[in-house]
Amino acid sequence: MEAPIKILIADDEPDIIEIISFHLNKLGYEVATAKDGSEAIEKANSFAPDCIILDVMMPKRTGFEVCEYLRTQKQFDKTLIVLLTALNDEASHIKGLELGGDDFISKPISPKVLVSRITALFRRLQPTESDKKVITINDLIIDITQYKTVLKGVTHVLAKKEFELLYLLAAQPGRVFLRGEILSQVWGNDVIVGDRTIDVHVRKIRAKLGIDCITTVKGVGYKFDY
Amino acid sequence: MEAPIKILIADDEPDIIEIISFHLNKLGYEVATAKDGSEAIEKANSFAPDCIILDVMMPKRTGFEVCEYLRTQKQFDKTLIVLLTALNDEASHIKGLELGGDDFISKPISPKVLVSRITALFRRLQPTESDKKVITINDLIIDITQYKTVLKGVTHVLAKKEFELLYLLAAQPGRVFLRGEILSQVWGNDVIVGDRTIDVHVRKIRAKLGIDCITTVKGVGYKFDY
DNA sequence: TAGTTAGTTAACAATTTGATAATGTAAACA
DNA sequence: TGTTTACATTATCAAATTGTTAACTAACTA
Repeated sequence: MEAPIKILIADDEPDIIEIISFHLNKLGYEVATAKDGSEAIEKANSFAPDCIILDVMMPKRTGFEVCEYLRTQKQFDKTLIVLLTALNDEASHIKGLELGGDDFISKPISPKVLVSRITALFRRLQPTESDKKVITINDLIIDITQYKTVLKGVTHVLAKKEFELLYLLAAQPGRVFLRGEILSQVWGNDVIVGDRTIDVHVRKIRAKLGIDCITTVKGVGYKFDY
Repeated sequence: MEAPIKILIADDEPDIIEIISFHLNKLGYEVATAKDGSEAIEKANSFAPDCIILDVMMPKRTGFEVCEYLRTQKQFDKTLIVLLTALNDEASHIKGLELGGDDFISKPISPKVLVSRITALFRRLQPTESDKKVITINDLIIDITQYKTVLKGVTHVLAKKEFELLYLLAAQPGRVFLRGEILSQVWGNDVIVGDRTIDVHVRKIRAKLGIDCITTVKGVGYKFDY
């Protein structure tokens, strides 16, 4: 189990803090809070968050000032900074970009928007497997530029569909792909194939690689698990 | 002072265009924009950018269509193409790779991610300039200055197209070249040749050299493998 | 136990490539 | 100018591979 992602929220309105904290906590993030700009900087140093949500309008120091300061500090180089701005405040928007903000959320806060934006930010920051052309998992290498798979140093040649299926699943190990998802991603939406087609390809992959890296989730779909 | 690197951004959302333009401008890139696929192709021709950022979902023509088209044009041979996709759209990812995309960035855009990816792409592009004139792989020498190949000390004379095809593949051993790629690189964009043309040339190369240095990847293309 | 879902296997269909010969084409040459 | 020659392309068919289906079996679930 990895350490939870830490998020610092700085806003002078307790209601906002409470709403945001509640939702982020629910998602499993570790949350700290600050009620003004100065406290935000203190907490940023002591708490070492992965992401800082800053209200633009705060006492002591504005969100902009905090953002600008943090960006001068090496240790906050890779910290995500999200600014909370008033609706349609285009000037703040541009200023925030100049100061190094990563994203903006307009007030009033919609929990749904907030959560999806934060989640997206983190997922995007770790383009681990899904953005690479070569997937490496333990002693298995799946290289789409060469259309080949190497397991324990041995190359296994998969047919096109087999390869695409494996590549899809292995791009997000552990994630379950519904049969429908697999069909639309590998076969496309306008191709209609029978129920057993996916099974057969999965079987061929298992046979060729000689390992059981694809797990069946009955009634749901398949996932890569190795 | 060198000419600034030119980047074309095509997206139907003005906000996205603005954010990306802003950050790339700040880094000193020269930026042009297009609001749909058709305009993207127009601007690509008139602006001659070094890098094109394409939203996958655009009116008139999708990013895929634009990418596919550009890759058939010789003048966009070395143009970087970055596709903007919805989050976790693995199918688009694979499709984009097949169509010749160089990188992917998931929406919503994080300026930091964008900038670092673009920078990385250009950095990666630099050593490509060191185009070697002579390729040497084991006991096979492919010399484009003399249009000849020497295998185990024995010179084999290949015809022009044969040589160009071999040279293309051997320049990146292991990498699979799609038939479409081969056609546009060796034959050019405005030449239309039949389905069997590539095969026949491959066959002649294999026959003349007497070794099986070109591997068929069924349904995909060919790769040099020796 | 009945009903549903996945695995297995083999047969068949579809697709893709290989091989060969024939044709087209353009430069080189007499 | 006509002929030769080498190369590029196409046409055709054979061969191999790959993809899909069907029918049956095994496993799981209610």
